[in-house]
Amino acid sequence: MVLKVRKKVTALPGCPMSKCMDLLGGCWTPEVLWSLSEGPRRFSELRRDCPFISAKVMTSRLRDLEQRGVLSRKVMPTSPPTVEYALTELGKELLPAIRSIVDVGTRLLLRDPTP
Amino acid sequence: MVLKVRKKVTALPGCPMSKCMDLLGGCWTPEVLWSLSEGPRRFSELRRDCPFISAKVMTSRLRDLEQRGVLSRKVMPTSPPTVEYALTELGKELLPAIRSIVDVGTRLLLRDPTP
DNA sequence: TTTTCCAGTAACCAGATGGAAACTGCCAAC
DNA sequence: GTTGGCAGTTTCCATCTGGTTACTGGAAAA
Repeated sequence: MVLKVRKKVTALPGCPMSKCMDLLGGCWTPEVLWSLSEGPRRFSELRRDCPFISAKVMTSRLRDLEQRGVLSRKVMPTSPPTVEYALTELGKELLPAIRSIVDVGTRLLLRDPTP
Repeated sequence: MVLKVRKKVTALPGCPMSKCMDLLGGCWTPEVLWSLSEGPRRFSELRRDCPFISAKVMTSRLRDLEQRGVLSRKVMPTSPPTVEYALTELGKELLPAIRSIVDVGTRLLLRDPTP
């Protein structure tokens, strides 16, 4: 499941869908947010949650989302250093949309169990 | 708002999000479905609804969605011929997710009215 | 002492795909 | 007779962007 967003196109002014997709769009973004919906997670945990996302993309997705204020990144002073990602308030606003997508997907799987 | 899907990656077996995004993903797909949510529309109407979508992409998106069973395409025997697109039952199943995205976007616009 | 884990980063490649612009055929209206 | 609308199609181009592989450096476990 790959979802991309082109960076040069910003949200259409005043368009709700655009506003939301500007944060949700981007390859694997929904998966990452879904993983974080249960609570904070570390980088390696996210990687294990979504083994199909390469490290490079995972990193860039997390950086994007951090910059847009959707999630926070906290480096713990441990050794080896661990990093904790968590949804911000803004990020939590996105959850209803994510849940709805998952709900619809679940219903689709019930009606047609092929992959 | 640009949303892409790579065709070579199919839905992850048994993953609800994947199953749903497989249909929702693709550049401008949510916009097209949103336009159709009120009822059937003709090609030129869709083009006017979403002037930022090029004819080429609009066509390919409609063909994709038709092939996936999300919408139906009916050529009316008029001259010049008109073509009517409408959501199928499957397509209507997607609407809750679309609505949810729009809802979240609306809420985001309220909290931060910048484009 | 070698391996593993942590959280990445850098370099390079290939393919997908959206954008722009031009063109189609047919009919109706002006 | 030419303009306009319908519903596209075709071509070419640029670029975006994700995948893969290799590498980092320190600490702890084997």
